[in-house]
Amino acid sequence: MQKLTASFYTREDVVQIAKDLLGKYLVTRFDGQITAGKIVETEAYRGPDDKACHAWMNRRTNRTEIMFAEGGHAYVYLCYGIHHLFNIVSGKKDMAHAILIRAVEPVENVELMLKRRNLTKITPRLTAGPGSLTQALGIRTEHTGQSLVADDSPIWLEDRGEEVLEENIIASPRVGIGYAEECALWDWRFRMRGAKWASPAK
DNA sequence: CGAATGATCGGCT
DNA sequence: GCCGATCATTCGA
Repeated sequence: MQKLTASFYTREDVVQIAKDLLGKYLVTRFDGQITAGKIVETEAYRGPDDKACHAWMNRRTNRTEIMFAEGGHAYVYLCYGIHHLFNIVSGKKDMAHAILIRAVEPVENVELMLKRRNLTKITPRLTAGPGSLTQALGIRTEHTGQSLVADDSPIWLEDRGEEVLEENIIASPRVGIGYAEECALWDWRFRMRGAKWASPAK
């Protein structure tokens, strides 16, 4: 078990990082309670030339400011008023790249995840979908800007030695970003082949 | 200051 | 499968 360090996040190729994140573990510790899930679906957003990215054309506001930080920070965005979407800021300082975590597989402390989601049975709804997994893991907008690499950080990622082969990665177009025109066609959404916990394929 | 806009989910049919 | 909820952030007046 190895916590991912800054050098993992600060690489230039955000698409490659998005692929590398598959099979890694997302872990949170709030109030001494640990919950963890295996990442099975990600989506890449590349700041300068991606219309779907909030920081497209280096549009810099208070909200997107965190995306310009060095890789290894959390960017939590509230969507549709209800859903907390967890992104990992990547790239070097002033490179507004980010990766959206779309789905995880529940691994540790499933009981607490169920409680947080107000569910009694384990269903794919527990952690499939970007808004669901953040609720299950207890991530909220107030965690935006959190470091994922600091020693005392409540949110971090682990490599547990599971290698994901290129042939087991499925690339597909991103969804929900029709306004981004031609950029919506880029195959920057990645999921693990056969992952039951990924949100359903379109 | 007010209106428009989403990187979605879950319940109901 | 479809439809409605719901609110921070942004931008224009």
